[in-house]
Amino acid sequence: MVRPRKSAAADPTALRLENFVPFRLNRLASAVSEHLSEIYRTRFGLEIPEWRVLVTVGQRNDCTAQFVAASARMHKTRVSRAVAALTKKKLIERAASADDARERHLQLTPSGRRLYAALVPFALERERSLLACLDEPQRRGLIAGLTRLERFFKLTGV
Amino acid sequence: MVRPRKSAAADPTALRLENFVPFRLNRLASAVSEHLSEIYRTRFGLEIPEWRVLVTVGQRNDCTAQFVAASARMHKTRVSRAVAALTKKKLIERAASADDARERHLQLTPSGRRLYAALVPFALERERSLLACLDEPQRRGLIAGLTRLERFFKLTGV
DNA sequence: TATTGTTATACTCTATAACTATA
DNA sequence: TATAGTTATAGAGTATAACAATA
Repeated sequence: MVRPRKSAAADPTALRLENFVPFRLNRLASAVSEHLSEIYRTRFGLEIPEWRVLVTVGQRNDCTAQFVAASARMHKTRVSRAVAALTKKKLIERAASADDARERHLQLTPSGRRLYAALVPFALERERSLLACLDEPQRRGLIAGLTRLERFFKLTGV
Repeated sequence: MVRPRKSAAADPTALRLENFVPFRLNRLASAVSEHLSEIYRTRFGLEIPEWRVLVTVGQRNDCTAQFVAASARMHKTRVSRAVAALTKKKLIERAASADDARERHLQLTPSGRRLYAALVPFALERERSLLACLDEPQRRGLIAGLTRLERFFKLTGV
């Protein structure tokens, strides 16, 4: 069909979508996201918001919905619904808080902990296998680039 | 200051969302996307799908909707609607094709070309200012990493 | 019978707003 | 009066499916 891609960096005043970093970032992020959400769903029965909540709660075991929202950058309604879904699946429990009755302390149930324990190595393995296609300087550059851009957009440090 | 945020590599069996590359990629991509779509909308009156179509058509001036869909990785209905919106704004024209009457040849109108000419330097400037927060090895690493991961996910080459 | 492109419809995702129960 | 969290509702955005015109 149409002869593809390039010889592109040639004209610096031309914009080729396929070389435009914001576009590439977006395209890559959705490919990665699709790839992983497929795994989370079929393998662990979790949607992405549920996955994020499970991981955040599992990481400190005992935190509020508000904390999850801030650290996973999710809207509180999204957190609330994910928590409800996880509760229904008996993976998470909502315990009353002693010092503030409006809050709920989120904790993994035993089966939530089991799922978490199975899920984490799996996710890390996926991450490793993604990054395995990079050599060391590339990997470092990518991570450093991510870090800088995150700072640029003030995404970290919640 | 090269103190990135880790202490996380400490326990390789722990998953911290803020260090998990797929999550970071996603979060960064949506921040960039939000940032740019705000500009496209307020400054040029374009939604992202329209922007992508405009850029793709402008780059070769004369292509079919199918080509746009393949090269910008958009669903054909999304292309169709973006083309309709751009046509309504008189930025694009649909011309009949000589060799296949099902196809339409998409071309920028004079005002579409003017918008394109204003938009491209602007977008490239934004890209440059994003990447300006990286030093040269980081920039190269990031780009190389993107390229490898794109290959991994078979995103290139339309 | 397959393909280009359009439209209608449905679905997913997410946010806004309104609410409750606290503080 | 403000906050934690929930729920109802509405709004994007996008895909599926049905369609018309052509190959």
